[in-house]
Amino acid sequence: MNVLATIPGLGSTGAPAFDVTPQGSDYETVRQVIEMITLDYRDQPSLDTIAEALGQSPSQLQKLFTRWAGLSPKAFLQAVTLDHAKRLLGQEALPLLETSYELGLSGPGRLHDLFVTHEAMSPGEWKAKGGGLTIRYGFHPSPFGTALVMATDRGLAGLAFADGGGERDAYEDMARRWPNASYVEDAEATEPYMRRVFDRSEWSAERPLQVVMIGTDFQVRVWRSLLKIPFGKAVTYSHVARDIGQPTASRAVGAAIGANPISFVVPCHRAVGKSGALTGYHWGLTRKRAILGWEAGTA
DNA sequence: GGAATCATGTGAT
DNA sequence: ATCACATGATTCC
Repeated sequence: MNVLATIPGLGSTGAPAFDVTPQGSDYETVRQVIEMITLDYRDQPSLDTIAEALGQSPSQLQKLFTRWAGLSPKAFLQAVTLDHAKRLLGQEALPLLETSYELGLSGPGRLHDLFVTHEAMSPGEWKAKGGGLTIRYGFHPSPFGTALVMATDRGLAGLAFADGGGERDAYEDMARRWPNASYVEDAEATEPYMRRVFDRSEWSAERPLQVVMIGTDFQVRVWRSLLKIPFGKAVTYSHVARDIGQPTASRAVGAAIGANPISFVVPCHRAVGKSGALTGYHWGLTRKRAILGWEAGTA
């Protein structure tokens, strides 16, 4: 598996091969703040304490965080708390799931927030493990750290995250899923996806995002169900299990959600445990909190 | 409130 | 076959 040696832009020189926008570089700070206020929330670290630990002035940090999240650090913490997650689950989420289900999902799906037309691989194509597929990829700054975007000519196929220096790991993680595909670095081809995915003003029903889901039948069913969860809301793993008609498969659903290759677009971060606890996230629980909190502040 | 324990469906080896 | 899980419910402290 020495394919990695041939990949430009993944060198270990440390210099990122992309422009870092102000928004992109903010995330590293935000991530540390979130980590501190949630890791031991018992201690209830004050803004001053956090600012000191990060070597920044409290007011500057406050401003940066609020600009990023739309929420003060304190309000953010509240939004990512157990109680709030439970409230998200409570009333609206389930009915919405059911009504969406009635709309049917054959053909171009009219879905919530980010409008997506999705296409699943045939079983044959899945067995080929990406064989015959050309996947273009590129790294781009995003509000949640460096994003790795992968696309075929049929649409967006993968979206992964990497924190400082983790680009190579993110690439390996993704490439392992479709080992027989051929990979071409082409940030120019992936950049348009990037712009549309993270800019809500670009989300429109007339111009849905083209997405191709490469997975088993079961996984695709689970991922489709996730697409129906509205922005800023959350459901439990057992909700999803019920939605796909296998009410006892909540654990299997968890596994399938964990395998979702198109994070953020397929909102796997909106699935939480029945208790309201954020049970897990492939790209780190802190990022799940960040995305959920960001949605709470942006909704 | 936990900690321990069980039933459980999928996917990888 | 067997195992690891981003689960959930139950049953003990």
